[in-house]
Amino acid sequence: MIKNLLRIYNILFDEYGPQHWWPGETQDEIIIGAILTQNTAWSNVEKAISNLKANNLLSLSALEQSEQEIVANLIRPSGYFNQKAERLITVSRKLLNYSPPSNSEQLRNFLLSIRGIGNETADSIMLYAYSYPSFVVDTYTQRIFQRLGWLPEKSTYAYVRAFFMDKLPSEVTLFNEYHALLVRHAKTYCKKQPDCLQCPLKELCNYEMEKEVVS
DNA sequence: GGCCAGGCGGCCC
DNA sequence: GGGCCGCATGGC
Repeated sequence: MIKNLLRIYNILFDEYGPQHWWPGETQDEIIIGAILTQNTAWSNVEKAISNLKANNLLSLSALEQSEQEIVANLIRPSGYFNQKAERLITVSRKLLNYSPPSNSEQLRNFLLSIRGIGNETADSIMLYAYSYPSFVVDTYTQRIFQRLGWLPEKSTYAYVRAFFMDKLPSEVTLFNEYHALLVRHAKTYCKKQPDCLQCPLKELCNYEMEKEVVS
C-alpha cells in the first residue's frame, strides 16, 4: 500500500474539521501549557492555567521570579506539580536569559538542552509557540499509525518524526492541523480500547484484521 | 475503585 | 539503544 499521509489527513479533516489548536492565547501560555500537559489530560491543565492567570503568573517573566512552592500549589490540578513547577521556572529562566537560536535545528537542540523539555514538548513549542514546521509526535500518533500498520510496533521518536517530515510538505499550518486531528481521532475512535466499527480510517487499517488472526 | 491522560529524567544494563 | 521507575491530579 502507498503510505499517503495526505490521504489520511484529508479523511480526518473531512471527519472532524479544523481543530483550532493550540489552545492558548499567547506565546508564553502555549509554552506553559506544553509543559503542564505532559502525560496529563488537558482538562486538568486548564484548571492550572486558570489558577496561574488569576494570580498574574501566566507569563515566563512572572514565573521566573516566583517561588517554586507558590507555583506548585497553583498548578496542583495538573498533576506532577512539584516537578512541573520546577520545570516552568527553569524553562522560563533559560528562555528569557538566553536568546533562542533562529535556526530551526539549533532552536530544537537549545530547547532539548533545557531540563524538562523532551522531544514532544520541544516540537510542540517549536510548532505552536514559534511557528516552525516541526512535526509533533505523541503516543496518539504512534498508536494510530501502528494500528494502521504503517509503523513498526516499537519506533523511536526520531524515526516517527522523520517518517512524517520526509513525506509531508514542510508547512506549519499542515503540521499544526495534522497533529491536532490525530489527537482528536485518538480520543474519538482510536482509543486505547478502540471503537473500530465507525472509524473513518477502518478501510485503511490493519487493526481489526490482526485481532482476527490472533483470535 | 481502577484505568487513563497530548512525558520526562534518572537509573540500570 | 531499551526497560523500568517515580512523579500526581481529576474524570469516567
